[in-house]
Amino acid sequence: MQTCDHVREHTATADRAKKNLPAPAEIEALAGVFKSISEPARLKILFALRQGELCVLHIVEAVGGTQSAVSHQLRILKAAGIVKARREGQNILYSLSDAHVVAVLELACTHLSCKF
Amino acid sequence: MQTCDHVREHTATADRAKKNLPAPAEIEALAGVFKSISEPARLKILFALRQGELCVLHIVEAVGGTQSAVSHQLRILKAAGIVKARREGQNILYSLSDAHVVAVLELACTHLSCKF
DNA sequence: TCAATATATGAATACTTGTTCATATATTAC
DNA sequence: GTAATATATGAACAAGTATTCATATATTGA
Repeated sequence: MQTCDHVREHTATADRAKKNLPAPAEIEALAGVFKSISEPARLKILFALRQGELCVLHIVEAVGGTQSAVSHQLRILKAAGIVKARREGQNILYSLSDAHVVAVLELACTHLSCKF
Repeated sequence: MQTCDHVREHTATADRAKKNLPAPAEIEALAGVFKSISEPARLKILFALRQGELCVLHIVEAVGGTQSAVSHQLRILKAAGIVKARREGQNILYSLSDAHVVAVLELACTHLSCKF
C-alpha cells in the first residue's frame, strides 16, 4: 500500500481523525450496544417494551418465536444494559433500561423516515 | 408452551405491544442501520469522518487495517446510507450522510457515559 | 498507449452469532 | 415433598459476516 498525498489539507484531516478516535475499549462498548439492537428479533422486543413492563411469556406473545429464543435474546439485551429485569413471584418482568434506548430508536427512525 | 395470565393488565399490555409493533419491513430496515454501525472497524470509520471528508487511503491511515478491508466496510456503510461518496479525480471522497448519524453516535455515547 | 495511483470486488476461509432441543433452576400451590 | 408454571441455559447445528488475497476497474500524467 502507498501513501496518498493528493491534498496536504486532507492529510492533516486524517491525522486529526486518527488522534481523535475513541479508545478501543469505548469503540468496542459502542459496537456492543449497536450489535445488541441490530437483530430484528431483539428490536421487536424493544418496541414491545415501549408499551411497558412485560414478563417473558407476554413478550413471546407480542413478538412471536419460541420461549427459548426470546429468553436468549433477553439475556443479550440485559447484558448490554439495554433492558433490565426484576422478579415478581414466578415471573420476571423486563423493561427498557433508560430513556436513551427509545431516543436512539426514534432518531434512527427519523433517519429512515419511518413513522415510529 | 403455555399462556401466561398472571395479571390481566399485563396481558392487555402484551396485546397492545403486538398491535403497535412496526411493520416487518421497517424492523428490517432499522436492524440494517444498526448492524452497519455495530462493527468496531466501521465505527472507527464513522468517527474518523466526523473530522470531515476523507479519501479511502486517508481513512485507512486513520483507522488502520488494509485498503481492501476498509473498502469493503465503506461499501457496507454506503449501502446502508450511512456515508456518501463523490469522486474527485483519482480519489473518492467519503463523508457522513447526514446529521442523524452523528446524533445517534452521540446519544449512544451518552448512554455509555463516554466522553465523545 | 503505457505506467502509476486510487479504489473496488470476487472467492475462499475463518469467525461470530441465532435458533433449536433438551434440560435445569426457581417459585408457587397443593 | 410433589406437581405445575415461568424462566434460563448448554450444546449442536445453521446461517451470516469480516478479512485476506489476488485481481479488476478507473483516472491521471507522460
